[in-house]
Amino acid sequence: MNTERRAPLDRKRVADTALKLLNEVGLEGLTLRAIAKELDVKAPALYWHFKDKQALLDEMATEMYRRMVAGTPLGSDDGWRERLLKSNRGLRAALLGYRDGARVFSGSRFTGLVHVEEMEDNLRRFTATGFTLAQAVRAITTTYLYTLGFVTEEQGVQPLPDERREGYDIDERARRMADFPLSAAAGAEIFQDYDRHFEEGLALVISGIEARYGIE
Amino acid sequence: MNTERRAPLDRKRVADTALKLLNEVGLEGLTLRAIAKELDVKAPALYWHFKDKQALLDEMATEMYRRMVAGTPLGSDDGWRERLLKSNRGLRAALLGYRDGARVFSGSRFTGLVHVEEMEDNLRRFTATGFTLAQAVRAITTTYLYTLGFVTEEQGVQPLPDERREGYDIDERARRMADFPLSAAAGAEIFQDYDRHFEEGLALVISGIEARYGIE
DNA sequence: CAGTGGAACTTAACGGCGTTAAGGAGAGTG
DNA sequence: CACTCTCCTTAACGCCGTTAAGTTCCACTG
Repeated sequence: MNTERRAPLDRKRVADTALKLLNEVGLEGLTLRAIAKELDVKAPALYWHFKDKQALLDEMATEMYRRMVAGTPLGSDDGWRERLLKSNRGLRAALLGYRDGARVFSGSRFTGLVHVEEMEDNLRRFTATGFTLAQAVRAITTTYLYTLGFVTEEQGVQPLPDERREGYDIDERARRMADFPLSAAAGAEIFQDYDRHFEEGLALVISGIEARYGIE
Repeated sequence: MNTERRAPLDRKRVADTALKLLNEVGLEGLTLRAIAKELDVKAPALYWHFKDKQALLDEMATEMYRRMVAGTPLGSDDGWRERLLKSNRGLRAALLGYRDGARVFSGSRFTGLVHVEEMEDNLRRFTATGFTLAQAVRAITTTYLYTLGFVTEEQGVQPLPDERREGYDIDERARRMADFPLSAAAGAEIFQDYDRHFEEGLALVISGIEARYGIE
């Protein structure tokens, strides 16, 4: 008989497993019982490591953030524009890596201070370039909020990059809007080509920062 | 004894009641049983009017949109700037009118074509001013997504304009970040004065539209 | 080397959730 | 009066997050 004892869980292993499962079942299917089963454990065991489900979701969001940072190398001689571009592209890519990623992310709070290091670095660089602290914060959070809003909507239509939710057929939509020609034509500009549209919107925001704060 | 028969429900009355209840109990407390009780009915009765809970949430989002339009008069001689300002301020105000308003809104889809009329009008005006259709769509949705992201975060910290969620004490936060002076100082720029910060971010995006699309 | 204590679980159960199936009351119609 | 359709109730199902209590195993103490 098998008397090997499984190594005890820890927060990281639980969060990792939950993130893997998230992609298979989505946020609504991500139950404690399902996570526990994946870890070969019963659901209440999770309460040893997390005070409740939200704490686990927080840990998942934090882990997503860590992976994002690891996956988006920032050149140390990048200007503020490149930094905003890279970090927001990185954020979007990270969120798109998980089904309902944006919703999990924006519904949670980081555990600890992981995110502060990068923030401090960004703020230092921005203020050194001529931004006031308030301007730097505004520039960074405005792009961040745009990205979060964008991916939230994107994942509402397209839960994962290769599967589309039903009810968003563009031709059928255009037919229903026959009396509104511009709106009908706009469908392709809204529900397709998310990569291109994200870039364009991000460019808009960055243009605005440049224009309004007059940083070269 | 009271033999008066209550007038039968309809979708609108259910959605209205649910919206009222939403402000008292929040999205997580908004159960079908609670809504039904408010309507003096049992929960399964709601299934006569809605195929499932999501359909009810969709109707609520649609009603929120209707009230937003009604509460946001748009001057017919406003330029594109004023239009973007007014409609995004109106959207934020509408979302802030309900606890978890942004989450309900972005998690749902409109029933019918209510929103298309305003969209068509906007697109007509924007293209008449010199925007291409693609530019008009990009300008409108980028500001829209910014606003949605902003209010989502805002309501995460401040569920209703007069009550703050715990764990966001600014001084305590600054203390934890003693080793990161800029991030610590940024706290006030992030978790306070949402009105002002929203305006500033919106101005950034609008500046970007002007700069990048060169519309006067 | 027995004894103690804590860490890391399991078992059992609770109340509440969205949802479905079946049925019933009341109005309108032939 | 019988029939049908609308709108609702009663009862129940399976699943959810969570809690209480008990169990197992290991490390450490005296």
